[in-house]
Amino acid sequence: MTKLEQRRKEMVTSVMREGIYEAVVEVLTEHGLDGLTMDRVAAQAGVGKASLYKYFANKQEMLRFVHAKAIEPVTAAVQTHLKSDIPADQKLRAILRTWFEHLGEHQVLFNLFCNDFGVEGLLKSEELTEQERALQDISNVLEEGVRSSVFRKVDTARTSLLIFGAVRQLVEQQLANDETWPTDELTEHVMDFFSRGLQVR
Amino acid sequence: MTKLEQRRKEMVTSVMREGIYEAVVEVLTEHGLDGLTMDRVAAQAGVGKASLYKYFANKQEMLRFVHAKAIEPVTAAVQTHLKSDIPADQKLRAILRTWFEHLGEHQVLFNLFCNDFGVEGLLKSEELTEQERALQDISNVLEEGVRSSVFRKVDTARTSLLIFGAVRQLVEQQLANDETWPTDELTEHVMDFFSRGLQVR
Amino acid sequence: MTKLEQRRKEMVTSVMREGIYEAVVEVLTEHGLDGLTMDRVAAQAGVGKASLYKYFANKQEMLRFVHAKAIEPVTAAVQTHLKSDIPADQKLRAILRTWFEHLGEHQVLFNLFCNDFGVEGLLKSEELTEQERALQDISNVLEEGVRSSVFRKVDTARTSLLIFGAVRQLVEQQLANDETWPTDELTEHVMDFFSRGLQVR
Amino acid sequence: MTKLEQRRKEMVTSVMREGIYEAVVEVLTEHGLDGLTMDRVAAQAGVGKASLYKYFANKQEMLRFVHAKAIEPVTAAVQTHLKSDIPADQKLRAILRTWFEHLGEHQVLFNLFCNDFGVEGLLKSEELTEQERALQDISNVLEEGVRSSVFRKVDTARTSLLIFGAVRQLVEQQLANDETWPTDELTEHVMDFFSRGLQVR
DNA sequence: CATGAATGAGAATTCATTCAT
DNA sequence: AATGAATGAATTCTCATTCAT
Repeated sequence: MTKLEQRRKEMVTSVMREGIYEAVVEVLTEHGLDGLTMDRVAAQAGVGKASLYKYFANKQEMLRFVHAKAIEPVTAAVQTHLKSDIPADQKLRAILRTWFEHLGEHQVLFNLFCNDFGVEGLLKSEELTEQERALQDISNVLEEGVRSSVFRKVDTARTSLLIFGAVRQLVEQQLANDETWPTDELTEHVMDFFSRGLQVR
Repeated sequence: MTKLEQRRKEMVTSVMREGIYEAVVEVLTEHGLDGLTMDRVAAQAGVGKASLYKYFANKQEMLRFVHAKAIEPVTAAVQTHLKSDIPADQKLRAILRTWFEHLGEHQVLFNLFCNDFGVEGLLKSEELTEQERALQDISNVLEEGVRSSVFRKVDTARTSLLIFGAVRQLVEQQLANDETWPTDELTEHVMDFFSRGLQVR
Repeated sequence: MTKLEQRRKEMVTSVMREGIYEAVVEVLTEHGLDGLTMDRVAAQAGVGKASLYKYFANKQEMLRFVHAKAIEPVTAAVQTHLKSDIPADQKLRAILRTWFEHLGEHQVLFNLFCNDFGVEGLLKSEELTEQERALQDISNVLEEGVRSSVFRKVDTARTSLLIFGAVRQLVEQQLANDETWPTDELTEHVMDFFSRGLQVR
Repeated sequence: MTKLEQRRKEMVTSVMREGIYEAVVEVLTEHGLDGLTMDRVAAQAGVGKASLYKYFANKQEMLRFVHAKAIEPVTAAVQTHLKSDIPADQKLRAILRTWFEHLGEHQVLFNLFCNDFGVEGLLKSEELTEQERALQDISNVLEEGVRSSVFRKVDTARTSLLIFGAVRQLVEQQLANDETWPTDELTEHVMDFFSRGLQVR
């Protein structure tokens, strides 16, 4: 009984948090990060303002949850690719495609993902920023590629910055212009560019 | 007389606006974007708070001015390079170096430059974002390079996004970690990478 | 049956109210008067928050009950002494000792007892404050003492104020400094002072 | 000019703070410490709520000011008596009279004076509570009196507690009942009692 | 019947903007 | 013409009380 009740409670909590999550996304989309007030979130979620505080200790915790939830599927997919047994260049391609796929969907989430800038103080300083994690993922793939001679010898740290930055910019661009480019084509384009550079021939 | 008075007024206005500009930069540096209150700006500038409204219609206008002014020298330098009579790859190199030089100096200005995100609503949507201008500059150089066979045939629009994003990320990284990498080395490294890509050989 | 049920209900009510009483004391001790929220009381008592309202009309009523219950044993003991068949000075001594004994135990209860200030609006204005009852008790003893020539002729009303105030202060002092002075010594000291005053000789 | 302006500003500030002080007293009188909201103070003072924060950093600072201002004249008068060149018993009498005079005026201020309890966190912990200062003052007088054989040998620390507590109670009583007893008579009565105690003869 | 979820009413605090001097 | 004082409108967060299950 107690167990059942507890499970039910967890379910309810979970459902509420998801509802709030969606409300936050909605408000973020409509009013931007600065316009994200607890009042608006409550209104959007269709609950009293005080109720938000039943599910999150404070605004920051709420944002942390949203951030985590938004990022989760991307991170998971990327980790899967990382562990798979394919050549480094295929891994890189897979990761890029994952990003383009997921990030292209929600402008808001993308901003949360990349511009940890605007969300300064959002994350517990101990934990890795999503950006940092992403950078490390690429870095690892690059190193693997260099070791296996799939890539030439490059400064993996900096190169991962270059790649991440490029992807970020492409996604931002799409969102800014409200366009959606075909994921595959995008992936190939980027892979092609990073493979061959600008060099003639 | 009327003319003279008008000119004097313009001078005064101009001087005041510059003073305010510096105050804003100072406050931004010290307290961040969230800590940028009109009170602090006025105090830093050494003028009355109400006076700020003599020179700018409101906070947003003030920020627009600061943004424009911060970007100005970079834009100017880049324009010079663009018009100079050197091969496209040299132009690209020159532009990159300019960015690394200027953007590396002030974190604050950099953020204003790139993260129009955090300053959403800052810019009149009609006018070109600095980012857009920068992208167009690169795009032009790329086109020129393709035409003159200095670069292989690439999608110049997208490639300029790639390049811009990469540079942006590098600068952000430096700032986030409070490091400063040698401009020349950085430029060469990036140029090298963009030229040859990851391809073995 | 109806009678039985009613009696059972009364029992249950009584037990619950005592449980809540203890919870309140616990919360008061741990979080102070400002930290006394219905949530905490419910949690501490191990009942649902709404249940509190089954046993008390509202927070104020609950506090009234706590107050009364906290005072009860002191009052009872004092009444016993009052009725006993000993000289007035012995009675006074006995009352003082009772106070020192009981009040010294729980800071929280003491505050409820004396500082009706902080709990303004707590007590129905009609009913006698505990303080008033105490004052009257002393006053009675003093009168008795004066009548029986154990004490000199004094203004009993005012003198009881003096005595009560002194005791109160002594107890407060102990609590404020987290000290505990021996009850006996304390009693004797006060009795001594009030008996002989400051007069030399 | 600057000096003049500064002086004017100080005057204005001072006047405003006094106005706010009176508003606070008014609100305290009417609604008690719990009912003391910034809203009410602002309304009572006839200024906007935000203005309060121009004159006090926060509610606590405001209360500190009120406390200090309320206490100031009493403290000053007492210090004068302490330094004067009269026998200890006269000093004690003078101090008591001062208290009765000043404290009898405003219930609210009296509570601030004595019940530092309810105002926990109000005072910077470093500084002496008014109560502590008062206690020390009496203690000093008692010691002086004992040294000069004006008083018999008593435990000055505890005796000062007794005396202070007694006075406090008397004042509280008056206020609770909205009475005002003649200061002189009150003083004499208390002094008489403290001198001779309850002892017959 | 017991209860936890929900919330309205309010609390302190902040800040861009206006205006009287 | 310059300015500091004033403030309305928000913002985050809290809690006694109610009500549907």
